[in-house]
Amino acid sequence: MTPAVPATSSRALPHPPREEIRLEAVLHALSDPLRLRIVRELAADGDELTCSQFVLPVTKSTSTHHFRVLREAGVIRQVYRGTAKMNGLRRDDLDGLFPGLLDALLAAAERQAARLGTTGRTGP
Amino acid sequence: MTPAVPATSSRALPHPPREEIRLEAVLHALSDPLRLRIVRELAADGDELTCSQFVLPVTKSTSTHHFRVLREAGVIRQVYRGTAKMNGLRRDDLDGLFPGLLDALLAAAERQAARLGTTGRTGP
DNA sequence: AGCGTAATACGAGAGTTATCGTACGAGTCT
DNA sequence: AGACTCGTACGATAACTCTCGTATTACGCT
Repeated sequence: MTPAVPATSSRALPHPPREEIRLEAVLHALSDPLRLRIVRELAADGDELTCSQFVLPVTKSTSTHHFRVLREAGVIRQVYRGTAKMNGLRRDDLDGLFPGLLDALLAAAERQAARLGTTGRTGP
Repeated sequence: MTPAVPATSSRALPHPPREEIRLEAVLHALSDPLRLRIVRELAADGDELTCSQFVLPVTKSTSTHHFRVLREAGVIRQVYRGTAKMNGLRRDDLDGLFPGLLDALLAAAERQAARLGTTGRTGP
């Protein structure tokens, strides 16, 4: 029988608790262009995106790697739902730890993208 | 003859112009604990610190390396004055490119240092 | 000129990262 | 059950980073 709402799978993914999120790790995670792009897209399009909705210029393995880096740094939250894996920004935790930081970073990325004439987004 | 104000030496150090400063490079530069510490100290103590005024738990070579990473990312400005090298935050350029970012980053670092019970400063 | 100090350059080592390819596991649909 | 899709795991490799030690350059002072 098919549940109306596909329950989150029992497969658990390790996330650092809020207290263990380190600023350096967050900055390192966001210092990669691909990962910054993922985070920008996540912030713009909402919190319920599967990995495959991102059109990234790398293979699936590499993609998985980057998502894991973001998760282990405490930047995103990942949850299985059926065969898909939903990705969401950990806005609450990041804002709690570093008020204003995430917005400043997103604004900075937006500004740079506008200045360089490239959206940094995955496409139309 | 000794000039009253020791003129900045002719030795020039390569700095990226403001337009070439990239957010990713800045984040990468600040993702190292030692470099974040340097920047915090620079922000707190003013803009006229020599390299040797920082008491860092690494050798001079390594220190030089970190200062160069910061300079090449566009985070700091370095100028020779006699035998010393003065270091200063590029606040104007960073604020111009990414308004509010530097302050948010410094505030985040301050918060984390307070939370972890370590100042991240070099000590008395 | 000669000495001392501040910082660099260069080379080398260990560790980390980004990327890929292939093989595998979990879940859904017919 | 079988096939298909989404994502992971495991190597492997190349590039980069942090660290150091030693040799060197630039500057100020005696």
